[in-house]
Amino acid sequence: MHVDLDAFYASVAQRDDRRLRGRPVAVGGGVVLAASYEARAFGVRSGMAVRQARSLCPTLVTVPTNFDAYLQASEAVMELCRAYTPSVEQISIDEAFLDVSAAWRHFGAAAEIAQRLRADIRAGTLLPSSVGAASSKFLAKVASRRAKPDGLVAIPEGSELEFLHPLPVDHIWGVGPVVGSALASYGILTVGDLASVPRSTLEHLLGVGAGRHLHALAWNLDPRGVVAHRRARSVGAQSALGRRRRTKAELETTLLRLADRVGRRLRARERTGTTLTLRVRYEDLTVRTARTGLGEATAVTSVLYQTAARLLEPKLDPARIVTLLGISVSGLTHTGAVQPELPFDRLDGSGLTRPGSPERLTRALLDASIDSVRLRFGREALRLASISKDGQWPPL
DNA sequence: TCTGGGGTCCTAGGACCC
DNA sequence: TCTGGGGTCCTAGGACCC
Repeated sequence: MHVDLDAFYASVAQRDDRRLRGRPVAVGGGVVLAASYEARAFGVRSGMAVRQARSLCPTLVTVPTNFDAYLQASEAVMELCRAYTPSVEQISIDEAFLDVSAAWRHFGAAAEIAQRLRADIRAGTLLPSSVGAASSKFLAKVASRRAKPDGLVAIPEGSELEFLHPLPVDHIWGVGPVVGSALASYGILTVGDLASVPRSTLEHLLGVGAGRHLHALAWNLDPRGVVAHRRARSVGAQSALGRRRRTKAELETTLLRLADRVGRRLRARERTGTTLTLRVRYEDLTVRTARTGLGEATAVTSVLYQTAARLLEPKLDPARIVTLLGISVSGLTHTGAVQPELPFDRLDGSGLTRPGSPERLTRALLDASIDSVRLRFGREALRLASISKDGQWPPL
């Protein structure tokens, strides 16, 4: 089964504020992250600029994100799923695959389980969900999309292709604008069209990997099983910068903030990474990436920052305005022994950060064997500093 | 229509090794 | 000195998903 929450962020907003119910709602600032079905009726879609969404739907209500609420709802839903099977593979904040092939003895056929689960989710979180049930992951995902909103589609065994082949090709996971229009240019519009093209031809048109993959899916050949505990393969953070020209120092400040976020998340998961990727987007939306090894697997903020800063220099085209900066760490390994690092904000409340006592702060840090700290002045300016053995601060 | 932040997977070329 | 055939790893870019 594929379980998918409907218009997730928008549904949470409507749940938590009854004045929003029945009204067109968009969650997000500059960009629509989620649109309620009332808003979708006006053509509002996620990914759309809020300004454009407003022009389509003048009565649109926009609300800011509330990630804590989403996370809480998500965890509650996943827990409800696990009541039916331990084999729950969460693939995003609002979706999961469930292998219920062993659960029917207790709970009945997939369609019955799906209906019960939807009712559980509604009762437990007050959120609408849709469920697709089928003989493969791929088809279950297609079915849940068909079930939206607030519905259930179960594909009986044996009738898979009957369901699948009339659908437009872009219903296949992995067929986006580029591949979709490439296929359209060959007259391949439906999944059935795709299925009728010989595999070798498809491999020729799209490349061996993609051709083989799509051909298999068109025939509902998807042997992937549900993997309950999938490990993340990378951890990243990025920040949009708007259209203003930034100085190099401003960009480096942003990099440090990103490195801090990524490092902290890595350490929280007790993981380290071996490769760092820097991503720079320019005004014309072209993206440049630079990648480099980190030497040894690390989760240390200062190492991530310095590596990213080194990559930034040659990637920087002074003639163009940078509109986004991002870093991500891959090659993740799970190590119990992640080098500890004390996030500065954890010092809040410890008395160490009281103004006017730099000596005491230094002493306390050295006593705690902390020899390197980050300092934040106001909101943005972050600096890395190492304290020398004799307790001297470098000039800041 | 030009917009966020988080991801996954694939491909191609080059360096390098035996 | 030039050239085969096999492979791995690294980096850059891109499509796609929510």
